[in-house]
Amino acid sequence: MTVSELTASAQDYLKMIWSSTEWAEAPITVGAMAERMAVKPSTVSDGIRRLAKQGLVTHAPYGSIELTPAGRAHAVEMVRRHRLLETFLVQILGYGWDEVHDEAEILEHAVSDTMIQRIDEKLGHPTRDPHGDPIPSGNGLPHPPQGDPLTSVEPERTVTITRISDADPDMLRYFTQLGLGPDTRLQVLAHRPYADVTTIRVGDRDVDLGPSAAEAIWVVAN
Amino acid sequence: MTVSELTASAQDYLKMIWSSTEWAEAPITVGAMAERMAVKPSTVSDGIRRLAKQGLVTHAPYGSIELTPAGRAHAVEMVRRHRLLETFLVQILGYGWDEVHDEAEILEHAVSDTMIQRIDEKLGHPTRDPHGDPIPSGNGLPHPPQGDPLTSVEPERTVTITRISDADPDMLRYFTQLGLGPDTRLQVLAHRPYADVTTIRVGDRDVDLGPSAAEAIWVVAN
DNA sequence: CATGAATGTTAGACTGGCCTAACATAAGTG
DNA sequence: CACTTATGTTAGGCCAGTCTAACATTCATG
Repeated sequence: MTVSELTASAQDYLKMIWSSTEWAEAPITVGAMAERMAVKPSTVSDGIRRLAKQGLVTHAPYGSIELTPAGRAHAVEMVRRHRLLETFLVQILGYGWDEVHDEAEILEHAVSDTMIQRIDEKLGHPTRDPHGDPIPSGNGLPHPPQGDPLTSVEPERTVTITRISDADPDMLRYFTQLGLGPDTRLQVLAHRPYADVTTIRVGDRDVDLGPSAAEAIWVVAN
Repeated sequence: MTVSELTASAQDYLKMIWSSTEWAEAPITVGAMAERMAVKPSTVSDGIRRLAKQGLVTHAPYGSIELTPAGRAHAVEMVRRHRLLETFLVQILGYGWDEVHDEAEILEHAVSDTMIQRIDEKLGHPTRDPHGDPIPSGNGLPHPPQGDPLTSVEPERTVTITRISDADPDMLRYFTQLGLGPDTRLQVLAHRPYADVTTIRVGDRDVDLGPSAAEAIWVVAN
């Protein structure tokens, strides 16, 4: 079975389950999935049951949700589609990095394997999308995320941004104003715990970031 | 209401009803629609009823099917999407003209108005798709089909191809072999009625075309 | 460790889109 | 012009996906 034969919602569930393990540790819950997909928990519960019946996830009632190897392969393919499409929209159609997420979210269910392949070729087999996220390779090879949230970096360290979550377009526009993007270097000045603020220096400017912003930025030491 | 808010099948029905009037005269029947969409007539009957309820078509039981102005606007927008996408796939992603129909048929339901606009700009506001079909303009201006089927041209006439139906990819590949495409000039040598064959001269080659091929090619005198 | 709060599941209803089978109407022909 | 055949519609069923409301389980805290 190829990923194109799944329903759009099945593709969404699988992608979300997989994505939840890419940057976080804790397994995803029904409630969290429902919130992210803007549906009720009962809907997710139902959907998971259907996926389990197809052998794409394992799930006992009230138990944890895990991808089977088949489910994981489909999930990775969807992530590949999403990130290639985002890259394509930016590089070929001139979209801003803040505009591509929602468009890709729809297109990923509609494009053929052929089209994904041609996009990949046209772009020269890119390895990262406009937000810095790694693009899984076509042959399903393991896929190396790297970096840690900005919130976990010790003060005084200078780091390079590896990825920025694409979930919030407004936040991305704010980051653009600040000159923050993948591969931007910055210095962490301080974490102020009770203010929940992380202060960074980027270029010659000092900026305070709240928790949602600081958690959206992942960095590596350099 | 924008066309994106309709269901995919509603978009398909409207596009098909409109398309049936573009090159033919007779109004489309439920049976013909069912066959072209590969569903049962009862399904089409149902679908038409839903469209009528939304005010997009007028239809009394056993009566003819007509688009309302709103329905027509949506239909034309879908045709525009389809043809822009086909052009895009050929020009930007290197598809062959025989490969684009099915892909566009899916994508047309998924792309946003924004994406269509950017594609249109990227392509320089093209007026014809890879098969020669006119691309309706974004403001819904009337849309001038032109030409007549090759089968209706008098022998000895020299004509120019304006469009070739994109319905059959195999046929398109055959036409490519023959060097036939939009803007190709050819001479009609004869119609042989009981053989149902039209003989044409293209370049320095004489070719016999059966009825399905000859009806797929539309031409103007030059 | 018991109980209440949080979380997850099931039941039942609805929609769109499809089907088959039965029925209704229209069209064409002897 | 009546009757057969072709065409179209309705009825009833199914599936996926959603909802609300009721119920079940787990967890955390007093």
